[in-house]
Amino acid sequence: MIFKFLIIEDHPIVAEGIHNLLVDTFKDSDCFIAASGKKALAILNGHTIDIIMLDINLPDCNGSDLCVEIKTKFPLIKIICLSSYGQRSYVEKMMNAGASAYLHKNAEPAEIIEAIDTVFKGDTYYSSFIKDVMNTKSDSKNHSSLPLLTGRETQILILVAEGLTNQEIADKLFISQQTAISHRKNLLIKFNARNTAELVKLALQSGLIG
Amino acid sequence: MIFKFLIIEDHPIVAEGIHNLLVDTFKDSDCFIAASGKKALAILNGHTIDIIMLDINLPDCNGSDLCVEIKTKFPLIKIICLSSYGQRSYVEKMMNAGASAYLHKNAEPAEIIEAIDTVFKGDTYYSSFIKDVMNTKSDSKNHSSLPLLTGRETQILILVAEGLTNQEIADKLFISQQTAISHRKNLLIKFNARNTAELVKLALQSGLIG
DNA sequence: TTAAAAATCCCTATAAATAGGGATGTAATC
DNA sequence: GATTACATCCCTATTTATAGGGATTTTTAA
Repeated sequence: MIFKFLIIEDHPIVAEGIHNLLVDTFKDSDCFIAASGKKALAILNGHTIDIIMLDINLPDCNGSDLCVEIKTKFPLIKIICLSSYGQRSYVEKMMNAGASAYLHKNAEPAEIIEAIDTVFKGDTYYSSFIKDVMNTKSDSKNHSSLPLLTGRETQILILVAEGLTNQEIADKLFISQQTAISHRKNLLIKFNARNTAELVKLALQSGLIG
Repeated sequence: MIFKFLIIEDHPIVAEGIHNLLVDTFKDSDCFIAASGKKALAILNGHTIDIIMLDINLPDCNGSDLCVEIKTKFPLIKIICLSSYGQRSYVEKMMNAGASAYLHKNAEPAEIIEAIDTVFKGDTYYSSFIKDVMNTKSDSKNHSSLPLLTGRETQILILVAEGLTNQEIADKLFISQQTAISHRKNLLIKFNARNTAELVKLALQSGLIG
């Protein structure tokens, strides 16, 4: 099989590892490497790419946004996500953004090849590690099912994580302290958190805030 | 130059990338790969190794402890650390543990080769990214200089992030509530955080807790 | 062995968060 | 026109965290 690959990955060593694996396995394939989202888009505009290996943690952009952008402009390209993070929320976010596979970075080479074959056929693929994560029954404490926040709640959550008190949040948003307290109560309920500490942890771990 | 390398790295792709770089650059060198600290020690007991490329985030053990153990048993081996984390505290911990170089995982291949040449001569080496971090004046908010926590503090920080109150932490660790409060005060000071929310955020963002 | 560092404990107060209620206006959706 | 979601606001009371001190013992390292 001959493909045109694009590896979007800012770690040269990792890019090199994937590159070698791809050219060793799929002889005569082309394999481009981009260290940033910007460079990736430049390459995509100049070359016809079949499959993208996308590191979702890039320095210059957000993985899911880049994924959406690529799939909008080049809907035929298959995108395989590579990530150090295996949280369900990340996986869901990327798959919703149009990715065809999600691999954990500790995946074996054989899994990567299998993923490529699978997405080429039009199917989706998850590495075994990720499948384990996805199959874990959601209980309130494992961050697998994320609460849906309103705009205001997200706003307040960010300020809470920055260490602002209810009064400070109120002043900043020109609302009363009572309102800030109410939103915070709702956040605790939605996340099923015992207190602010757990709330911030869950919010960060789930990727709902940076 | 011919070396005997040992790559201690649990991500096959990364290990593969380093492996290729090493055997391409140092022809006829031997290059072993161990995916865990345990396997690494097994290889070290059976082979004479010159240089170790050590990923400090291993599944089965702590990077600095492994480093100390290796340097104790095999003092002649040069250890080059590879890490995704560039925080000053990590770097200092590893260098104190006997490492000869500290490279960030986004280091260019040329830097890795330079590091090998340098440690072979008996000198220490830091990748440019790390040098920037080390030269950055520590200001409390930029995470480049992370507080160095004691074991007990880390333990308490984890429990705080899980939403436990001082009393609950005290009960869990069989200490008085006052002690838990004291540790927490010190955590706030070390992180320069205004309150628990910011503390948890900074701790998670810096990777000091998961 | 001696000095630091870490872990332990205590005090007084104040500030802030949490728990449990409930209420109102507005905008969008059906 | 009714319903629903959202954002806003208020009350009382309790629990927890924080700020400012300080002190003792055990461990570790020089």
